[in-house]
Amino acid sequence: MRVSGLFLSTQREVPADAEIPSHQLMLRAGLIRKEASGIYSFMPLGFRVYRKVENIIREEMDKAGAQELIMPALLPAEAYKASGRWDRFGPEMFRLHDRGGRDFCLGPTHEESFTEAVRDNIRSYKQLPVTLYQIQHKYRDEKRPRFGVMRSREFVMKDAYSFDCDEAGLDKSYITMYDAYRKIFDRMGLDYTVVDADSGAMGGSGSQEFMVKSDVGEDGICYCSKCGYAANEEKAATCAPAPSEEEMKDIEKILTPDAKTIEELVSFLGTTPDNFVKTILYNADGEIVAVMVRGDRDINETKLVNLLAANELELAAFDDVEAVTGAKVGFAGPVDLKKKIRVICDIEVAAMRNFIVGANETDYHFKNVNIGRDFTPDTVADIRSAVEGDLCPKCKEGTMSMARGIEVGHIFKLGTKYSKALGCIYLDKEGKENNMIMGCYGIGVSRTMAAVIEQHHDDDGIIWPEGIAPYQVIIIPTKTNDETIMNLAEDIYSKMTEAGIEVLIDDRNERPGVKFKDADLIGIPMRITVGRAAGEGRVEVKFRNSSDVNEVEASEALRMAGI
RNA sequence: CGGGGUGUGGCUCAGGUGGUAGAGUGCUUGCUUCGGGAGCAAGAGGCCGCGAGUUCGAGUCUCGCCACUCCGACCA
Repeated sequence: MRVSGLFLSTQREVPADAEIPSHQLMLRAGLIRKEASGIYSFMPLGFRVYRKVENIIREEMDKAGAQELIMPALLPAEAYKASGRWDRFGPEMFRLHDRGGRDFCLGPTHEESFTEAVRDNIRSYKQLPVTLYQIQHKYRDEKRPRFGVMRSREFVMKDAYSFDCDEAGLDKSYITMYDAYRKIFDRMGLDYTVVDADSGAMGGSGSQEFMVKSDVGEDGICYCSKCGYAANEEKAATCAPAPSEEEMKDIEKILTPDAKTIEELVSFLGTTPDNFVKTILYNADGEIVAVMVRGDRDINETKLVNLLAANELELAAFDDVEAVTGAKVGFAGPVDLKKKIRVICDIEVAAMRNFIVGANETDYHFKNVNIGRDFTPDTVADIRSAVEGDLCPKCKEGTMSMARGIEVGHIFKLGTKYSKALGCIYLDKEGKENNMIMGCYGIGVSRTMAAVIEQHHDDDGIIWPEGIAPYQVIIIPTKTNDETIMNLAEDIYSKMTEAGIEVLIDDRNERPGVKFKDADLIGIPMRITVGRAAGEGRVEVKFRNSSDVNEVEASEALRMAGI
């Protein structure tokens, strides 16, 4: 392709509404174009990268035995109503009507469609297992689209679904997908971590996320460098510490006027936050529960939702807090609650002695409170968020570190949630009906592109890994009015084109500096400059990921490009 | 959903106290240049987000709306 004819416009200035490097560079390099918040077009150069990513995924999925098909993006409501997700999705789903007033949506994910397709076409255990996938646009009306294609409302996703006879079959399908995912992300040159993820209200026996390490990632990762355990921070377990050996002291009510927060109490009492236990009241599907964690800890709401099996969880309203405790907000505690409610206590608190809690009386706290003597929790469980420095819950030796990550893939053991809801059954050897056991596996295609750029760029622009670069080589003749230069450049160009190499020739009548800047910005891996030494048949070769420049014979440059 | 910010040529932005718009960059043309975004000169390009209102007169003031964006909350 000749750059003079390429539909591309690069920008020198950083676009005002882009915050992170990948978003800025995708706009500056002319890969994408914003149509509306969270909605982007892919321009020719960007679309080439997009297709490379797609093809790597396609190749590895096919090798893993998955079969590609394509579902409509415009979907009738029936299956979503049957699975319960028509309501559960809420405003995040784009909804519309046809002229007859029937409900439709733009598919936010396709469990229902795949389950129905398999239900209607497979009857026997002999036809299982099967894994199907598609690469297709998804629609989610995100509350807050962000960072260009990183979190957008229309995005491209590869979604796969496996159907097995039993759990053992699911495990096998799951591992096959896990292995395929590793190959996919390896081929794209990504530095990533596989973490345990929350399986959420969907239940199921397991879920893992593929996280690309990046400071701009929206997810937190906890990992142990000793044993390799890694988990999403919302999932990461914490250890129960050894019980305190301290002698129990007598409980004491203390006046703490206006000290509603831990900070205020700490400065008032001149002690440290880890001597406190805070009691937070939640409303879980209408039930008020008390949740206790150490004063310097945060409650992990994901763990709490799972523990309570709640559909909706939110902080209790102030009125509810006052009704339950008989005191103003800020003085809640587990001792002598006015209204008996469930008390859930973190495992760390269960090991403490002589701690400070609210007294359920405005302006008062209790000190030297002890479990068993002063109150008894209904449940003791791991409900706090893990933090940097925690003991590893797996090896119990290493300490946990924290990092940020971009979730580019998610694999999930679904079990029978959808097969039950939609009647996806098969007949086993005995002729008995069983629900199929499902798994689902997603990769964000457009998000992966952005993640690659986050990990592969410098001040001058993108540094595409070879496997997904839009073109492998760019030839830069420094002067377009110099016959010697142009003849040699054109000669290399035609040889490479014939050899099937994806090559650009920057034949624009621009100064060399402009061409170098653009080549760096769009990130072409190999650059061949044809200039001063063209008379001797020599050219300069430079790779985008290195600062070395080598002058070589033109034939050598061809060889280096793989001819 | 709560709180903040911003809407002015393609892009980045400037436009005290009201008087119908500027710069840089990009684009076109010419000349001089030509190895890391050249210089000079001449051009083209703007319902100043939309709608009301105040005013003789609104990019500027008032009200409403919309869009974009940031922080938080939320998120299979």
